[in-house]
Amino acid sequence: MRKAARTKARIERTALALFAEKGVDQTTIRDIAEGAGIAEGTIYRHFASKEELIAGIFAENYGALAEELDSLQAHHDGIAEKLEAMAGRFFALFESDRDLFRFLFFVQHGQLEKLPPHTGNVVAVIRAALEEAMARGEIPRRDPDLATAWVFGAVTQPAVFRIYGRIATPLTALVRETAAACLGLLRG
Amino acid sequence: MRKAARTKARIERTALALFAEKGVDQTTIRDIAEGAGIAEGTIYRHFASKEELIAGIFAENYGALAEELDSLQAHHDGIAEKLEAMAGRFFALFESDRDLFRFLFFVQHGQLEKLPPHTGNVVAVIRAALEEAMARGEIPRRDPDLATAWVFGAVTQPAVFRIYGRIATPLTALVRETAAACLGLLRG
Amino acid sequence: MRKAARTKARIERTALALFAEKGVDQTTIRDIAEGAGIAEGTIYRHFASKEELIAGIFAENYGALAEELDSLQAHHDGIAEKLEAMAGRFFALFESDRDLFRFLFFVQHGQLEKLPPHTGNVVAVIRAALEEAMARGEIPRRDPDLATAWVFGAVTQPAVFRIYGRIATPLTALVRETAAACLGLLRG
Amino acid sequence: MRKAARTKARIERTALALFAEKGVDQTTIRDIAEGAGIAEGTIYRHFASKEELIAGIFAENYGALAEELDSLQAHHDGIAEKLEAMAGRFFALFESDRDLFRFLFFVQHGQLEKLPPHTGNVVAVIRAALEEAMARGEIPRRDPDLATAWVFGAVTQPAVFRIYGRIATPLTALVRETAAACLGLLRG
DNA sequence: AATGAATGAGTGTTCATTCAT
DNA sequence: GATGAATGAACACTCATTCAT
Repeated sequence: MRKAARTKARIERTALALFAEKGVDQTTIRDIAEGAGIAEGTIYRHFASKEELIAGIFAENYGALAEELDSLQAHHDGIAEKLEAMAGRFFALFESDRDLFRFLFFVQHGQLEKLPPHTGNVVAVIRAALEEAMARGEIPRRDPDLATAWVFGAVTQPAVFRIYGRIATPLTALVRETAAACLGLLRG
Repeated sequence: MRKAARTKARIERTALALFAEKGVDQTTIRDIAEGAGIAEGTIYRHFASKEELIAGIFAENYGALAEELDSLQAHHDGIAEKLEAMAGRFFALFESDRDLFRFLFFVQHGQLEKLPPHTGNVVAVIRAALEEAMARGEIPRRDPDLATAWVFGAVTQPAVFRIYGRIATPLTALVRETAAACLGLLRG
Repeated sequence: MRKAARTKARIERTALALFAEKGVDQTTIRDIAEGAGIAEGTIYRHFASKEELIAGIFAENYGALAEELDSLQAHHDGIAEKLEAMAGRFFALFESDRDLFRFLFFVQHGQLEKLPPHTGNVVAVIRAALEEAMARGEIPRRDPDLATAWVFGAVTQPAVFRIYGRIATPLTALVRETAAACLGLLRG
Repeated sequence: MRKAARTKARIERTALALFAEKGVDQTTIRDIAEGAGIAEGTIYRHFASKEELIAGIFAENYGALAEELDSLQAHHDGIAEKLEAMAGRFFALFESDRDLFRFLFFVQHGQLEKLPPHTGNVVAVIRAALEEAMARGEIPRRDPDLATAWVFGAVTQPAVFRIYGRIATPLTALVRETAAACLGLLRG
């Protein structure tokens, strides 16, 4: 009973690492099986298909992160604090589980489009926080989607640079600076 | 002679469109041949392999864009003007050739890593401009790579949102606003 | 002990139904296990292999039917009565256990060839009856195998038609008519 | 151009032989490719799938045979002549192309059900001839489907016996006798 | 220069079978 | 006696690539 759950977890972990490293298409079921030290057929006892394995990993983690970010921003007052809290969580995830971060935000493989419409959505959480800040007059009014794009881009891109080796500092050390930059951005 | 060049161009165009739409891995040589109205074998008269077709399209366009951006920023004074000029070119490319933009910045498929080290590099151009602005005291000093990441992310992400339909306004109408936001970001 | 026998019977019944419905190759061990409400591994406590399960069901039923038909014809005088008795049993089996009938005569899956040479054989029973009738002068002399083929075909095919829905009348209501037709056929 | 057609024909021939010998499910694409002396992938240049290969062979031959039988019976007067003509064609096909015969009538693999409803149908041709004979008073009136089953069975089963080696005489030598037997059967 | 036919290694997936618990 | 987890060979099918014409 326990054993099955452990095997399933090992499959997910191995798959995540390979997906992050080579992308979904370049990762074969055989790769995953070898990496997890099991037979190919075993994967299909735990996931109905490769597609479902991908979707499963995505759904499990993406929704949870969105909710976490949402509760995080809800527990902070003022857009400055909210941004810092969210960026902090974001960067912490990157440093603690880079594979997952890469999979969720760079590999994805079209999972975002498959998400049920009312599922917690990371981008939607940021957007809501910004809209609220505009309503409260904390930041100037403007198209909330454009503003969200800016912020999301400015927070996401350092992770890309870190993956490519262009940034050597752990992102966790760059949270405050980045959040402040976003604030400057929004005040334009 | 002319005919051969025209065929090659048609292959590149078709490939670009398909790469942008479905990604490189999901696009088969057959897809491209069908789209271009030629036989599969014909593609191999113009490109030695699929990999070379991808690399060819990337190299041809990425370097040119980088040089263009570089000369653009060189012809402008002050980081504000430089940013606006570069963002303008960026967004103009997106709106005039979305397939190419998507391919260069979102599909890529690891071409960036293959780029010969001294090739014109879009990110390097931005970085240089920012570094110079810091040296001149136009913006506060900080890690130029982190600052580049912010700016690059804030300019790139609106394109993603536009692809996903989250932004309906043509990006060309958002150049000034976005450049201003980047300035705010850098002054943070 | 009782329980084991009941499990085994349930496996056989479920297998029979699935074999009749989809054929042997299209029926998986998992299908059978699910249908019988047991685990896949359990089937191998009762049968050494899928092949043996198939062979077991066949052998158990085919031989018994052959013997039954034989004793049936032995207890009747005259080819007319014998034919009617045998056709009656045949059609009764079809209507009372269509799955078994289909399996024995249409699915089979090459079990016939595996039958030990001296086993009771349905076709051999008919053939013997016909040969005896020829010897007695009840019907004209001719190649007994050809005659057997005719009769066997004329009795078997109505079952096929019934399965396909081309015949709606229960075969049990068509025994006399069919036996008479066979007689006409033999006197032809 | 010619070459492709020849390859396709070789695939069909090889497949037919293997289907007749081992059944559709037991015949792999590799088997067919090996038998035809080509690569596996080549089969998919000529048929979209295994299923389509099966359906293609069936449709091409079954409809043609049905039409042939129909025109044959139309050119003969009286049910006796019609039966003999049809049985003659049937048995001739068996002896000249046993693989095709086996595939069409014993392997089939559910192709019959897929046939478009108004396609020429072998059984329907026989049925129509019998119904007409009943209308003309050549044979007693009775359920035409039952009568069709008898006749079809009596003509089909000798082929089975011949395959199994129970009948050694070429069926072409048994046409007249079998047709006469069918007549006796119908007159009951 | 272009084609179309062929290739075969590799892919996701299935399934009869084994075995520790 | 029964289970559920695991296996791995085999399957249908794909696709980048080659090459004679």
